[in-house]
Amino acid sequence: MYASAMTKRGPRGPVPIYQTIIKAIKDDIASGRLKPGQALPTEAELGETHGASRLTVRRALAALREESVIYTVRPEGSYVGPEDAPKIRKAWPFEQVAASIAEGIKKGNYETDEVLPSETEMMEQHGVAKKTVRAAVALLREQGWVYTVPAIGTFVAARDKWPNTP
Amino acid sequence: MYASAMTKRGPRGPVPIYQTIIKAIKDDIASGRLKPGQALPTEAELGETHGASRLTVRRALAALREESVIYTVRPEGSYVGPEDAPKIRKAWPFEQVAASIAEGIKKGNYETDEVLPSETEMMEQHGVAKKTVRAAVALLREQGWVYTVPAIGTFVAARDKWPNTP
DNA sequence: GCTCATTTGTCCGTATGTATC
DNA sequence: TGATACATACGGACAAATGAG
Repeated sequence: MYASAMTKRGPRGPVPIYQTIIKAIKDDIASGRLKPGQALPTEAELGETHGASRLTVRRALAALREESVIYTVRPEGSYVGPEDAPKIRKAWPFEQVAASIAEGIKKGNYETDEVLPSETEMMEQHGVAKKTVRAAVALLREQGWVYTVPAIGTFVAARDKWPNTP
Repeated sequence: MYASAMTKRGPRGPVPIYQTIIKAIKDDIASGRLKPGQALPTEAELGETHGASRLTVRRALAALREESVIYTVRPEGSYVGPEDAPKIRKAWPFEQVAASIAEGIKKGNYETDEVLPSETEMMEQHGVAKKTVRAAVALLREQGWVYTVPAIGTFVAARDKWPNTP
């Protein structure tokens, strides 16, 4: 037994910690616990689970990036590659609101070219700020669910404009 | 024969690497490639250019610090001494934006008490984030280039308030 | 428009273990 | 044995980007 066993700084074993982290993540991908497009835990979380500092985690992630196993979007986090896989992550509030509205459109709660509820109504309905509602509507417009006539309002788009949702 | 024969560790020649680095930096200063107040390359960069580890670079820098040839500001980097020399270093983005705006004021692009462009315009003009623009304006305010009327806007200060720029 | 929170990016300072000469 | 050198690892500080309120 050595004193160094108490407050060691260097490698804690025969295998460097950052290589252990690399292997752990690769294993998670191989076993399917992490799927392409899925978000990795944050660097801080990975550090906690492996008992390592953020620098050590970053070293592991840098190596995985180098190998194109993962990719990183600032400030969202890192995802399992390849980049074109649909992202699996905790949605932002504005994305949840958008999804909820899109769901309503798909279910037929609105007719084509029907005007959407007012911002105030949507704020109350979803319990979010006006800014969030606007971000959600902007996303729906991008995706083709709705169209906006300036100074008039936002309307449900025709069915053939909707995105394919498999 | 040992595998270690490939990746030798010890001194690579008659002169220790850290002394080579010390000499290289002193030569750069003597020849004028490095001027007082100027920022040295980062420790990692020096390590790459000299083919040495960061620790070896740090040993060289520590010796130079001991001799007061350089001084170090954490986390900015090391500068050629003495400390009271004006810093010549890679400016942060917000400092570059501030310098650019101050240049415009000095050149006479704005009249005294004229309002500055909006944050949005400045963001586009300099290709930076809103926060960066704000930091730049805050710096200009500190230096006396501009003054801000809350809820109204930021204006160019009178000439006698400007800092002396030698 | 302003402020806060979260997350990644990039530095410096320091300590330990190990290998070579 | 001691000087030199490298890899590993922890911690702290600050910048940048973006969503949310």
